[in-house]
Amino acid sequence: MPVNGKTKHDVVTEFRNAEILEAARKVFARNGFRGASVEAIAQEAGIAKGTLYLYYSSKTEIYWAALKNGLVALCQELKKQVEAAQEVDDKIRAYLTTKLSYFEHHRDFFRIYYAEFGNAIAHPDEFQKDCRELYYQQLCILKDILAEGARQRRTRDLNLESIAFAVSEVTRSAITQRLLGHSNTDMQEDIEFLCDFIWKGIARQ
Amino acid sequence: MPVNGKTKHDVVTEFRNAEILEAARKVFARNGFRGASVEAIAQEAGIAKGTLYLYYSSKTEIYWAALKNGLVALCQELKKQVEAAQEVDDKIRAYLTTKLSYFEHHRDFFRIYYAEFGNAIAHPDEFQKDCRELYYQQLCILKDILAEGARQRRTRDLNLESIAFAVSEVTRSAITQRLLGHSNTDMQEDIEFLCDFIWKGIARQ
Amino acid sequence: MPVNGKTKHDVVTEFRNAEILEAARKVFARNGFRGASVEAIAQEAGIAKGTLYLYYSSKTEIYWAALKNGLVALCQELKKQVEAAQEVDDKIRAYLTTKLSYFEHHRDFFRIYYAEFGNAIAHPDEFQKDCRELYYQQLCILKDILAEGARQRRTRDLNLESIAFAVSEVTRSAITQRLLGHSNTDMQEDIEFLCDFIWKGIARQ
Amino acid sequence: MPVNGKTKHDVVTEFRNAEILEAARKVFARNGFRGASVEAIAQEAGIAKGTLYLYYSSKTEIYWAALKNGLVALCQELKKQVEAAQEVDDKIRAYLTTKLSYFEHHRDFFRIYYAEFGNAIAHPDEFQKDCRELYYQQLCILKDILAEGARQRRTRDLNLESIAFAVSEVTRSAITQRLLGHSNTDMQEDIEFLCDFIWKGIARQ
DNA sequence: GATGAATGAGGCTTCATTCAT
DNA sequence: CATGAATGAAGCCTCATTCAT
Repeated sequence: MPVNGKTKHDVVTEFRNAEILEAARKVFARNGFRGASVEAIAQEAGIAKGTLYLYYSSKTEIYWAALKNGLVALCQELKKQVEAAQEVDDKIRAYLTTKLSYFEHHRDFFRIYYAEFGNAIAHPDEFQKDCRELYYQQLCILKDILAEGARQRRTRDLNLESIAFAVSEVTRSAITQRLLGHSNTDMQEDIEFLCDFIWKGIARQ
Repeated sequence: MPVNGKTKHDVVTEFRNAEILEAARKVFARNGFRGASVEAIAQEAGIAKGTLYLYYSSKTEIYWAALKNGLVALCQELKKQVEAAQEVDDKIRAYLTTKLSYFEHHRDFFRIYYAEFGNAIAHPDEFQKDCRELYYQQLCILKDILAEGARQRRTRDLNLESIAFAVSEVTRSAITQRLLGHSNTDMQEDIEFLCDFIWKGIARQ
Repeated sequence: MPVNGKTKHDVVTEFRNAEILEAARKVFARNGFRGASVEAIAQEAGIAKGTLYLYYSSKTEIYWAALKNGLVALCQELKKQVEAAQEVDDKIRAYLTTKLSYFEHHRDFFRIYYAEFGNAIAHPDEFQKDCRELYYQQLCILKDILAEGARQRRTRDLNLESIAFAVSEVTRSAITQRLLGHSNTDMQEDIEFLCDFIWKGIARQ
Repeated sequence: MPVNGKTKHDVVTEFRNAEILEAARKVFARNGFRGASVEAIAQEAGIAKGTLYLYYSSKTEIYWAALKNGLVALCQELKKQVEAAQEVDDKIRAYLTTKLSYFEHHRDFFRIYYAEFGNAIAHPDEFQKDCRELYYQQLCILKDILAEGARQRRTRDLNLESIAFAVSEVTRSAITQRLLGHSNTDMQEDIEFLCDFIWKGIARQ
């Protein structure tokens, strides 16, 4: 008997799915796509190798699902937090805080996210498309903030695309530095540094 | 009979070596370390698989040689160009210009350089060490410029390490954008944008 | 449900194992360790190459397992038959009969056994140890017989070690001759010849 | 200008040849046929890999030449020493002494000689034939001694073939034991032990 | 559904042989 | 004659995927 539109079976499947993707991210993060073995993912997920193939039809599919799944969650969180902030500078701070915090708690996801969008390897387009879209969605959140800043004449007249990308990457650089352990600073401190650097870079005056 | 300290054999070897590393970068860039096959590298270099092993003793060694070789060239070029500039802001511009230009002409190298220093996967230390060192060398060029700016009281009082890293990454973001084809702008334009963004971010006042 | 302490799975595994070792002995006997290919062993065993690696982790391991497995069986048989005989000369006859008969039925094993303990090539010690031990075990059975003969003052006062080794080798020479087809004589005849030759060589008077 | 039927060229070639075969025996002894690399033989001989192919057309040919060459020398020495002895028992002692001594000084040759005639691997017949013949030649020296003993009614009436083979193998076992270092006894001692053991085994009375 | 034994294609590396110098 | 760089076939091993239980 379905509850909330979900049968018991659906729930089990969904849970199993989440476990698999989490395991997948851990293993892909450790070794990259080629270096990760299906066996390792199965073990990490606590199931048999064959069982994986009941949920996903190939290693590649697992990979993209793990990536997409993490991206969706990130986007949702970003939207929620950014919308909650009022002023443009607060929105930027919210964006930065959310991202740093999310990746701090999902380090494995960061690794594959990072590797993927840096590599721009030619992947089968069907898969890639969804992910690319989600990546842009996330970039657009930033673009929208900047656009609002421009409308309010609080920021200089700059190429939104470039700025959004640059901000996105500076953010990533901070996360990288944190995850590599190069920076032992407090996260709040890092956020303030970034906000300052970015705001100085784009603010009118 | 040696000429210039090099026999004909040395010259051939050196040339062959350069060809191999170039081919390796191309293939590694396309597929990552694990995804690249020695066969593919050999084919790309126009030699037989076995011949590769006369020059390098393993796939891993080829990889690190390709990376190191590119890094050394980049560092040399950066030093030369930065030293040629007089003022701090010109030095920053020289740094940016050199990097963008170098990677524009060595796209394959950019891919592996990027993948390597982002991944933080544990590699055998013997190899890694040389490369890490070269990476820091390159970062230090930037740090030195910023330090000079601080001495001249032209830049704000900031954490040099963080700033250098952030600038390095913003630069990289611009290159990524260019190489992914997201930005069809003129390189000069990109450089000006970056200079402006960075300078605003760090300048006193 | 386990029967006799063995599940069905255990039985299958054991059987598969025996098949592999038998195949391995055949191929190693034909070509020596280096000349034998894993592919050939797999084919001989009627399984795929990869399957071998589910049972043994390397070609080397297969080799030692095949050798050890045969040695263990030989030792057991020798002990059993020698113990069953009463007098010293009967024990020697039992020893000879068992060995000739065993190798007659396991010709492939003879080849690798022979090659191994003749070669004295330095092998990785971990593996070698077990096998060396078994070899000496088998030699000791003979030494014990001779020691008993000496106690009963039926044999001359000779260096047990040397005699045991010599007897062991004469036995081997007979087997070799038989297996090479140089001798088409009846096995019983060979045994009597050996017994006579050996007894004359060691008996008091 | 030819001297002794040999030009200078012949002499050089012959010398080079002997060096190669000596090197080959060393390397084959260390690693067996498959394990020996042509490169290693060349290095051991102090010449380039390609040069080997001016003297022998393949690795296999080198192998058989090295074996044959050693066998010929052994046979010659055996014949000479055995003929010099007068009585049957002295001839046997001469046979044993020569063999132990020869192998003591040509350990590498012993290894491959031993491996070859133990293995009875199916080799291309053209090569094998010569060597087989030489092996029998050496065995026949022993058979002839035994036949003489039988004629003089000093030995029992035994199957010459079997006895010759057994004696040959016991001899080999002693050499093996010496080369493996299992026996630190004086060679003279070993010889006496063998003579005694063999003579007791075959003598009338 | 779940399992994991079996498969075999594919990857890295070695090495006998050739050939241009 | 002598060399050793180049070749590519062949070997060991891994691992994504399938399928009988």
